[in-house]
Amino acid sequence: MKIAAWNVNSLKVRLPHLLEWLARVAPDVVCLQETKCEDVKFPAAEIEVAGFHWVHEGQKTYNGVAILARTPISNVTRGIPGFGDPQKRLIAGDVEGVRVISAYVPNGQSIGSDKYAYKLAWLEALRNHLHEEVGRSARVAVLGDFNIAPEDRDVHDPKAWQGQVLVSEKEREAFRALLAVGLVDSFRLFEQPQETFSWWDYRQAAFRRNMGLRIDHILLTRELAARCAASCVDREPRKLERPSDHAPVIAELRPA
DNA sequence: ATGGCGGCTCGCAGCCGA
Repeated sequence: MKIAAWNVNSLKVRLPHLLEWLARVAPDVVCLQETKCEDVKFPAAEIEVAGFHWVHEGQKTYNGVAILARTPISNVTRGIPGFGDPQKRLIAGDVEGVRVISAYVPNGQSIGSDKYAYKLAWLEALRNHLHEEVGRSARVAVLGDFNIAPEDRDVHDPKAWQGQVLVSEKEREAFRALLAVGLVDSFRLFEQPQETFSWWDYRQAAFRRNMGLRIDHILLTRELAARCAASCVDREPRKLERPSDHAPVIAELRPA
């Protein structure tokens, strides 16, 4: 089973890239972030013709998360239970015995801002929720845009980024706390090329110069990690005209 | 130090992202 996460930065604008990518890569499950559209505007027909079931937790202008899957998606939940949040950042469902969670962690804007406090509160609520999910199932996959570069090697220029949002110690602590409920970063199960990133700023020709961060992740419970055969970033869509600023991340799971 | 790019909106400038 090939599973993936992609922050598309507007599903409407990126639909041609997404459809082309689905056909080329042939994933079984795709978690989307920043769809930026209401549920009624979700491109259902195009996604279904491409061969996917889907669930969407949408919102106008900001946020919005979805799951696409080759097989039906059941037991769908929206948002973090008990965490009243008007921002649409989480959706979960069961796909072929795997609890799949599509997450869009808040950006945090700047250290010390209200949005930073919201990010940390959101991550704390997510941790508590994932603790429950992992308690219920040994097969949980959390995929999405975490807006955290876990280590300095996930940052093109750690000195320039030091103390900034996305790399701050409190955010990294919060990321490690997610792992501590019983999850592993699938990317680090394998030898990886140096300077592998998943996001590059639109400005300063950052992609061409590989000035990026690795902030999109696929977290797996131990049982799924044992089945993981590969984990990578697919840079190809970032090279296209009018790309998302994020590239998809992919993990391959062997059959149970 | 700032803004740079791109997407969005009851747009024509400002907000937000990362």
